[in-house]
Amino acid sequence: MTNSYKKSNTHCSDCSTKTCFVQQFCVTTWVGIINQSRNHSLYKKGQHIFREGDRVFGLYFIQRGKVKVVSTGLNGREQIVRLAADGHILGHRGFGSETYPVGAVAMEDTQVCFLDNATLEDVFINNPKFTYGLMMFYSTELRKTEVRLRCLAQMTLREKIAESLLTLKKIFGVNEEDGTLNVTLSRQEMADIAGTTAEQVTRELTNFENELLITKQGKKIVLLNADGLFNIIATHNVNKYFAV
Amino acid sequence: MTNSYKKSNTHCSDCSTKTCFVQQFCVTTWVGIINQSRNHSLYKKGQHIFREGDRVFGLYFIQRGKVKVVSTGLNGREQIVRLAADGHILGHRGFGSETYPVGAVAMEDTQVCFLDNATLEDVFINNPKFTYGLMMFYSTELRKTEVRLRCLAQMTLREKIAESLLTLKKIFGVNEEDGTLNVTLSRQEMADIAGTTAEQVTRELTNFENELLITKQGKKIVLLNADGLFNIIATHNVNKYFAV
DNA sequence: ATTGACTCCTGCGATAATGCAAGTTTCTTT
DNA sequence: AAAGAAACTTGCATTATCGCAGGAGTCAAT
Repeated sequence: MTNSYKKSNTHCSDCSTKTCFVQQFCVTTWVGIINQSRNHSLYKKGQHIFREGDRVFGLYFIQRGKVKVVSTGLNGREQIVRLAADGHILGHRGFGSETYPVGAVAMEDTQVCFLDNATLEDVFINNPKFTYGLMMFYSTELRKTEVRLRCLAQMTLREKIAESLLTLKKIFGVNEEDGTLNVTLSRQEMADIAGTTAEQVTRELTNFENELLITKQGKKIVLLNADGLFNIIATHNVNKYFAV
Repeated sequence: MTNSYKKSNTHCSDCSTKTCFVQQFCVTTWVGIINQSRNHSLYKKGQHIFREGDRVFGLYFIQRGKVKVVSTGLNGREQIVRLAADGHILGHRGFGSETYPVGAVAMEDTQVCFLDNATLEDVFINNPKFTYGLMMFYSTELRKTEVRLRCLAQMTLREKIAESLLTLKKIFGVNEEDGTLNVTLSRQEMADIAGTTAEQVTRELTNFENELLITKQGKKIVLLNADGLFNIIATHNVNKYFAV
């Protein structure tokens, strides 16, 4: 937990993460101010960025990396409620309240920027577009979460796992050359997304492989036929969610 | 769909719904402006306020009533993704996008106020606290939806139905005198909340009745022992969600 | 009061999903 | 390269949930 916070070499205005809210929604002078105030930090794979129950001191911005947002339930069983990549925001859930209701864990080495509450207050006041952008972000996340809620409630196991694979493709993308998913996760993590058990994930991935929908290359997964996977869930009215 | 929009007799500043965002977050002069711009309208029980796929023209504020927000899936099966009462906001999901990804249906006769996009733009610019308040609203909704997501993914049938009953109590409250839930819904609607079938709801409510946790008075449900219901789901770390 | 429509209740067989356990592969460390 | 640990796979028995179908109760209109 003794994480070495430090200034990044890069100035916010030179940051390569163009989807960062700071660059997108803040006026020029404020990009400079924020650059001064922010803390930059690196989290190793598997490391917690924050835990459920931690006090909320501000907002995290993912500069580069992959993060899972988890909610822990019965007997420590985890549910992944969101996946986040470059430019996404973390920690907003607890924002304004006292403690985080969810935890965030780096799925690979991840660089994040942190803005404390005091700075944020100033940013909100002086950059209305930032507040507006954040509101839109929440609205979109809410919409997506509601669709996922229905998926988990109504889909069969097979459908949930197909849906998870497509979600992973959408968020992290696939390698242009060989079609492998740009993310590596354990069977248990896939189960934590789909809301099932690791054994079931194995079974269904084997089925998908036999149906030539995917290939398993060790831990890497290749989506051979994304349209075929989508057909599995097409009757569930998830089109809007995936059509972007 | 030919709903008779009309001005309400009440001025916004005299409105009894004190939790309305307009009264809470807008400066005095703007309460007047909004009062001029808004449309007021009544929806009968069962009537759609908007449907999935409708164009988004603005935001709805519930003045008085009860509304279910539904997402329709396989074979028209519905999932209730949110329940809303007095002072709550509707239609925000699609806000900024083109069409509503969910529908909203009045569960009883419901009065709503409507603000169109053009007016909202002005409100956002001139009432930063309104934008901020809306952002917080989304943030809170998102948090709640995430917890519900985990509940639907991890809980047993019995637990989901106990959770649904407690959610209903929290949102709509209970009659002080006899403890009946301040809302009447069909078995199917309860199933649409819990993510199961009407038969299972019946079975489990019968179990709860035998265990003296509830009583069924026709369509009305009396929560005899809310603590007992909570015990059923206590191991799922939902405390924060219900402790308000 | 009688009818009809609707919702609710309940038993039962079919199906889906789970958990365990043993075997296999893969990865890591030395 | 070998050993050990961890993750993955697979079969099987158990359990949970579903869906149908028939009966019972409720409500409203005549």
